[in-house]
Amino acid sequence: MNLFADIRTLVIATLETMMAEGALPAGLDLANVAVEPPRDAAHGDMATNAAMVLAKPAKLKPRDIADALAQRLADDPRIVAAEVAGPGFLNLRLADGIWAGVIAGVLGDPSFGRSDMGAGKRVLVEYVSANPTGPLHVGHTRGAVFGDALAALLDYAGWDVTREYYINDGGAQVDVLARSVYLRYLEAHGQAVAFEDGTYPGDYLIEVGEALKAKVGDAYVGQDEQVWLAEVRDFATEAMMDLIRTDLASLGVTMDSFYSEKSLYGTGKIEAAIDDLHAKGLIYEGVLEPPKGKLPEDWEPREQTLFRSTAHGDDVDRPVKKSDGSWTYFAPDIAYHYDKVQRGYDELIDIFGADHGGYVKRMKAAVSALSEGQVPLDVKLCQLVKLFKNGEPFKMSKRAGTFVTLSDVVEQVGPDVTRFVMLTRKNDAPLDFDFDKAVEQSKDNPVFYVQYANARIHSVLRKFAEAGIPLSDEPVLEDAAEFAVARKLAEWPRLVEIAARNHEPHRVAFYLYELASDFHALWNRGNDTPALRFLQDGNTSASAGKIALPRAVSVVISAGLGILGVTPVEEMR
RNA sequence: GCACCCAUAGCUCAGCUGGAUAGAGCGUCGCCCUCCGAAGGCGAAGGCCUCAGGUUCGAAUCCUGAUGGGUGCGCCA
Repeated sequence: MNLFADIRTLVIATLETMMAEGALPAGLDLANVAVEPPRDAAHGDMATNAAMVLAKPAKLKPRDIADALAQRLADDPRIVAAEVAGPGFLNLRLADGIWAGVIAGVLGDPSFGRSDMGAGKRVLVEYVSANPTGPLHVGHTRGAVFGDALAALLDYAGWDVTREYYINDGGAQVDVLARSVYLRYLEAHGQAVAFEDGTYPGDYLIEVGEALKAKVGDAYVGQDEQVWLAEVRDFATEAMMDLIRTDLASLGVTMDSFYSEKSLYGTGKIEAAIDDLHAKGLIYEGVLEPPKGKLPEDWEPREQTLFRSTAHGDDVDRPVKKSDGSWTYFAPDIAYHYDKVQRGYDELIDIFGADHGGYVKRMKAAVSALSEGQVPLDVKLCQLVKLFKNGEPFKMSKRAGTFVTLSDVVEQVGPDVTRFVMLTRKNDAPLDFDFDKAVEQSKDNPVFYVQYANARIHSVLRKFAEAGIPLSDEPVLEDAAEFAVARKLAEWPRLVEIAARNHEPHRVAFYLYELASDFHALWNRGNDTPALRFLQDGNTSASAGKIALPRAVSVVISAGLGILGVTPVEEMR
């Protein structure tokens, strides 16, 4: 049930009738006809731009179309007024009964708000994908929350979603990890060790070194790197992935699959992907132009194997092999995305940190080439998170081993608050995360404000239960504040589709705040006007009519928080 | 030098595949409340949507250019 879609259907059908009857020229494209909430509630409940969109192709004046359309729409029982306004807007006012119907619809249909716009298309959302070299930090946390919420949103809107984590376990950084663990291993054997540049000094590796000792004893002590490197690398990577899985679980993030970069090496998968590009004439040997401006100090022209990414929208061609003939990091990424395409996904979404922005075009070029333009790739970049506590900014530095981790954040404010706050900005805007404000119980804190609305509703419901008042799905609406809430509820299915289409889960968080705000306003009216309270002392039937609206609010808040991965609370503590 | 992202109220930010008089919170100012339906309420002021062009019936939104900020730019991932 989507009221806006219903009314749009009515408008479209009416326009088609007008075309059939000759009131409008036949064959007009109605795709751009929209039915939206008006910016100003005084304009009515809904507005359509039909007359303005059609004026030019129909070669008629907007107001003439609007007048004719208004007359016909007014025949529909749902519409009590249709007024032409401004340059040709048609403002529609709906019958009061419509809004009661919305409430009844929410209560009667647990899937209210779900959409089939995804039409079951298979989409792969890749997120987090942090190097398996240490615990997740706040930056990863934002990516994890964003990706998880986006995945849930797309699921809610009718896509078949797979959540995947790409393990960068094939590059040089896992060798560094192995050497760092080896140092901790020696340390566990009582040796004094020094962590030089290019190793990870973080404490989290101490127990990994001890675990390694427990496993292999002193077998690697004093041994050459070639003896132990491969084994220690596997051991350490596994330990780090356990750590990362634990971190993700503490946030409530569960992946459907983990995809190993290493599995691409020595299995012919990289070769197969590059061969595919080669067959398309997109691989060649060549020398890249040096970047303009600031030149790398050791720049010298070298012949490399290049991917002609410029044929698919990139700015320069990109190397897939280093000058020594080994693969660049780009090659396994191509192979990984080739694999995604071959697994049959209809759409791909990658979620990166903003520092990977320069990587987007070549990745899109690769997917475009590999799928012959059939599979869209959307790359969402998550901007930096700045942490604050007591007004003091927190710094993070992975190299120094003093970064603020995901578990630091989750332990302090909990997974629900972490997740909600991470979604109170759109992904491409930087986010300030203030520990103190995040847990503050006041209306200035959006997390609290939304949760509190739900808690208030459940508080009343508990009183209903105590008083033995039966619930009814038939609401009685009378006050403007009640209609405002009902209108906001009616927007929910539309909001879901807008958010899903744009891959912007933050819109859900903002919507929930607005819904909570309208609800609190109604609640406050109950302070001055007891007749607007949900629980009407001694009047069971009136109470039953009043409680339907807040129950519907709770349904939508719970659904919305569910998409964000936040647990709706039933009481504040 | 080039690419990408960003620029909206004093501050932090929303703003719908282009729509009407651009919104919210904080802060400021005014009024009310001190009743556990508690963790305040109501209202007001506050804007050249960075700037200049363009497309359009209509632009914060799309295009071009400029300015300011962020990120990145072969042999790190």
